[in-house]
Amino acid sequence: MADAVLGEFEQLVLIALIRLGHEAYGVTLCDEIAGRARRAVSLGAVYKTLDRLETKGLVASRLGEPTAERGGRRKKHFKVLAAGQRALKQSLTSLRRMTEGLESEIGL
Amino acid sequence: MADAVLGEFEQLVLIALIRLGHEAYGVTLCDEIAGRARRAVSLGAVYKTLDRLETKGLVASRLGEPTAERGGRRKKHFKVLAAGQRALKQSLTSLRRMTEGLESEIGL
DNA sequence: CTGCATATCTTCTCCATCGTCTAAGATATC
DNA sequence: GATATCTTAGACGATGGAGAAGATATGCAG
Repeated sequence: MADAVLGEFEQLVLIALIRLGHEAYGVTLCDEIAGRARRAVSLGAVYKTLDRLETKGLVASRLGEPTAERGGRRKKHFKVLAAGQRALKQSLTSLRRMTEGLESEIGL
Repeated sequence: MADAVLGEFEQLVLIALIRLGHEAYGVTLCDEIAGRARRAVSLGAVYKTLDRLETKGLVASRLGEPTAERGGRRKKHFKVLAAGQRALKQSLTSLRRMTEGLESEIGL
C-alpha cells in the first residue's frame, strides 16, 4: 500500500515524537512542538492527532506506570512505527525536492 | 495579524508558484507539484487551494489573453503576495527548527 | 460562413480527513 | 474530599481531494 499523505500538524507530531524518544507523551509533545515550532498548540489537538496516527498504524502507544507525584496519573507513551517513519521521510523528501534551489527566493 | 497556518498542500502550491514564476497557472502548477513531489495531484485540488489562498490574501490572480492554439482558452495566472511569502517562510522555518539535527534519525 | 466537434482551462459540488477548542472524565497525591 | 495531572470526548470549521459540469477557444465539415 502507498504511504499515507500526512497533514502539516501530523508531521510536527511525528517529528516531536522522534525528537523526544519513546517515553514521549501528550504534555511533553505539546510543549516540544510549541517551543520548537513557536506556535500555539492545544493539548486536545495533540491527543486527537496521536489518535489518528495510531489508527492509521503510524505510531503505537502503551500505558506507563503512575509516578509518585501529586496528580501523577499514568501516562500514555507513544513511539513511531516503521510505517510512520516511512511516511514522514516521504513527506519531508517531497518538500525538500520542491524547495531545492529556492532557499534565497523564499528567504530561508 | 498573525500569519496564517498553512496546510501541507497549501505549502506545496505556494512553493510551486514561486518556482514557476508569475506566469504559472492551474495546469502547469499541477504538473510541477506532481513531478517534483512525486505524488498524484488532481487539478480540482490545485484550483481549490489557489482559491483559498487568494481569499486569504496570500496570492493574487489575473486573467491572461487567449493563446492561438486549439482550445487555447484564457489562463488565470497567479503570483505570491508578500503575506504569502511570509506565511510560507514561517511554515518552513518552523519545520526546519523541528527537524534540526534529526536528519539521520529520519533518514534524509 | 455557419454550426457542430473537440481541446483547453476553470468552476462547482460533494464528501472525507485534518486541525482546533472546550468541556468532561479518570486517577493519582495531599 | 480537594486538587493536580493526564486523557478522552464532542462539536465544528478548515483543508484536502475527485470528478462532473461549465466556459471558451480553435478546427473542420457542409
